[in-house]
Amino acid sequence: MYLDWLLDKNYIGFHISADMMEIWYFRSLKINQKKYCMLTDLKENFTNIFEDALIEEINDVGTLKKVKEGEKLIEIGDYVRSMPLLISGAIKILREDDDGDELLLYFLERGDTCAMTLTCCLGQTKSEIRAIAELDTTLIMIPIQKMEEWTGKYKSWRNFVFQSYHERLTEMLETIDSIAFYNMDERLVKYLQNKQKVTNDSLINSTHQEIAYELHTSRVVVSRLLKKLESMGKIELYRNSIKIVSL
Amino acid sequence: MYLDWLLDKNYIGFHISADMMEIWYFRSLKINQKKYCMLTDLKENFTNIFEDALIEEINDVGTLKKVKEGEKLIEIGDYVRSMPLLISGAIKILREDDDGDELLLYFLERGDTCAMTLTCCLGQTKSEIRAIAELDTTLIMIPIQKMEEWTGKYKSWRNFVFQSYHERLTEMLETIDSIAFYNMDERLVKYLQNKQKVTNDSLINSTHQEIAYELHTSRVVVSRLLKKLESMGKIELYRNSIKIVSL
DNA sequence: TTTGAATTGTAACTTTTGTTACTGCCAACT
DNA sequence: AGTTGGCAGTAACAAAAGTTACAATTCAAA
Repeated sequence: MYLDWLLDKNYIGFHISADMMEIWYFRSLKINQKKYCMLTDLKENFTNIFEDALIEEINDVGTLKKVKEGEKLIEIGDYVRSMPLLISGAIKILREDDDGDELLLYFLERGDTCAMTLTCCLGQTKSEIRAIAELDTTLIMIPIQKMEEWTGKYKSWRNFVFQSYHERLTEMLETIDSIAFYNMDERLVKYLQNKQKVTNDSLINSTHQEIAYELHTSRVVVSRLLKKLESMGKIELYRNSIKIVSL
Repeated sequence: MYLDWLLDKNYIGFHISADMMEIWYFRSLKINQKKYCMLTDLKENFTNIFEDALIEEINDVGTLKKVKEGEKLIEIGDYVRSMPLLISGAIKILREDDDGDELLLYFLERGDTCAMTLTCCLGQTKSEIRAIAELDTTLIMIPIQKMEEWTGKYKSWRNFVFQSYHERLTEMLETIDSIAFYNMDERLVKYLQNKQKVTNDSLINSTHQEIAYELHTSRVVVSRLLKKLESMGKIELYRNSIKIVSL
């Protein structure tokens, strides 16, 4: 900024000091790096999904956001003003009951977007869910005005949005299946498998209490069932972590 | 058709018999009546939702469909080729488990459409759910090709589709809340309240077995809990029906 | 080193839900 | 009238899940 202003005003011309050159160099590098990053990220994750013109637009108006594992992205009751495109990492979506206890609904992964956010943006309603980073996560945030615009303009955007809705509805159905049709032992196994898949790690770093929260049950129940799985040789139990052997 | 052909070929001119006049009269009446029906239905239910041009288009390409209570509209695994707009009545959406037992997900009512159908149409995937008419129901069926077209063309259509998705996601969340956070007695009360609202009748014509199916539990459990509700003076039990007193 | 908090294991018990079995009742049909 | 099948009531029991309580272990902070 300051450098632009200096150049603009011709306060500096070719009489640039070594220091200045270095600043300048680093600045342009940073800009190029940023542009470069976002575009490649976009192309890597969304080519074949978005047409090039749309990728350009996203690159122009989208802002990069990095969140650390455990960081909260959306709280229940929040008004959401921008829509996330997931570049890397994972986000868990949670529902809360009257007592403040939670239930894990599903994970969002690379290439996904939050369908609940979509509807919240459009309908101007409060969020019904909580979103927390499951891993260190990189997102591109898109202002909601663009959403409206692109929905009319780009067929690929419409397809993406509809596809997202479909995937989310499907995942909600799977969640309902789990809760309604399966016992806690089976739900726990599904949970562990899911966690392994999302983190891409057969060592799960969670306490029994944390698992109990996400499955909306009690710690004692989880400990009990995990012990049973261990005695069957399917997992190994450690303090603060669980090693999946074969599920 | 035949009359048109006759007129077209000039086989008949002004020399129309009284019989013919009557046929003609009734025919035009029927056409007008049909046009009248669909358009008013559309205007009654979807004005303020769809712009006039869209309502005209729906009127042109949509076909009226009437289904009787209990009739199956969609079976799990079906490919769905057209999208329903609900004019009157109600449709229940069910999920099935591995044993073939069911779970009621939610009801569709006047002005609703089936979000699952939307995604099935677009994604060319099989239906994940079963749809059965809860009441005698009137629908307008829209061919899926139009869906694509209208999504690009009409903003009101897009909003409607997004709105539908939002409502369905919200209802799925409520279903999840019920199953995950509440006991069977509370779920039963919610079920009865819901049924009363949808049918607009405080007399519910269901057997305990039917209720058990939709709540994915056993008949004995339902009988037990209903008896408890009766002893609390909240309902009255009859053969094949339940009278809601105050829930 | 001590303290204390967090984590896990386990027993004992309660509540909720599911299952089996048997009964009586009603309505339709022969 | 007698038979039959579907529906509802209830008891007795089993299984699943939730609760309470307490002990043992680990780990980091004081």
